[in-house]
Amino acid sequence: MNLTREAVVAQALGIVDQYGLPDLTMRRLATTLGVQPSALYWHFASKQDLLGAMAAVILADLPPYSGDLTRLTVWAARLHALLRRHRSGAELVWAVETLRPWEAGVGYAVEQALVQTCLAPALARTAARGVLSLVLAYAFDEDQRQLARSLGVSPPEPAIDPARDLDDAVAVFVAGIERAC
Amino acid sequence: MNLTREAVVAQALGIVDQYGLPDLTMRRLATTLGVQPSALYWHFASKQDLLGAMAAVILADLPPYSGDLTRLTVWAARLHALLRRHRSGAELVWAVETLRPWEAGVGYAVEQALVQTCLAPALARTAARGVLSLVLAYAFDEDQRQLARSLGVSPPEPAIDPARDLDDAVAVFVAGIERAC
DNA sequence: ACCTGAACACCGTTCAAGT
DNA sequence: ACCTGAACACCGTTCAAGT
Repeated sequence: MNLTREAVVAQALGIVDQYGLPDLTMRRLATTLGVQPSALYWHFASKQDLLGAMAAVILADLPPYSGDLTRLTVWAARLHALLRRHRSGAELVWAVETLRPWEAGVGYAVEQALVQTCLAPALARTAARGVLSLVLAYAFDEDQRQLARSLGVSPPEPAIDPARDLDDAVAVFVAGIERAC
Repeated sequence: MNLTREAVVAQALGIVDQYGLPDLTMRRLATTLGVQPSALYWHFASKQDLLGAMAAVILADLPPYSGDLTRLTVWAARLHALLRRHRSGAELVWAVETLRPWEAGVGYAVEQALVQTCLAPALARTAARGVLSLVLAYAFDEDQRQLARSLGVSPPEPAIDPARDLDDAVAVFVAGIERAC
């Protein structure tokens, strides 16, 4: 007893990793914690609040962006790896980013750093938004495929390495930025 | 009476456009059609089946891809416009694309056309997947923001043109492909 | 402060039965 | 063939009441 926010979030991430985000319900979460569903609402204002806390945990290990354009591809790979550490990581983080103003999100620091180097402000924003979108999209796509697979409705998969696919796409995108640099 | 699949899909898209995808429930849909919820299950095997049919309608006006690399940006803009014609268009289409093998999806035709021109097969796939991801990500992001706005939990928005943002990102990406061409 | 118990207003889906 | 009626097994959330 004496639930803490951290313990609840950890348990919620465990359920998501095992069964997927659609199976994360307040009632099920409460049951696995040995508590009534309403008990969760003392610690979290709503399910959205809980999902937000989960997203924050996922992003906790993201190092602050620093460096020039060449560091962009490793930053993208790092974020992608963080999102993929938990199932539906992209969906959780994406939802929270939408609720935040751009200046408080993960992409803004990238934009700022790129302005510091060689990029015009408009291009820096396009670069930051574009790379962030690619990372989120690839991670989200993989999450959806994994969910479909676990439900047995998956299409025949080409045996590929998703992280490599993203790297290729980001490399192309960064090359496009260099051309305009 | 005498419901048809087309009429149900049209009504469902109407509800989504007015109230958003989270408010599209089988029960609510049935009520607006003057019918019992169970009646829908004679025409659709499941809610997923209905959502798939909605996605097909959204994609119905997408012209087949043709031409070289320079046509890629207009194709992306066209797809983006189609997705944005209905609320949650990106989410609906994305889900259906995940269930389909890549060869049956919208991106495969793009890949094939690009191979026909100047691109190496691996680069053509990266290009097609990358541009499709950018379009889906930008449209999905806008949908989520619109939903947050309608729920009154939106962050302060920078007054920008989303379609222009996507065009910029796609232009950068295409420039990156040209460099490797 | 922290949780229980019970309720409210919902969901998707199934299936026998009607017409 | 097409739909109703009724049920099953769930949801998120609220709130008085307990400790």
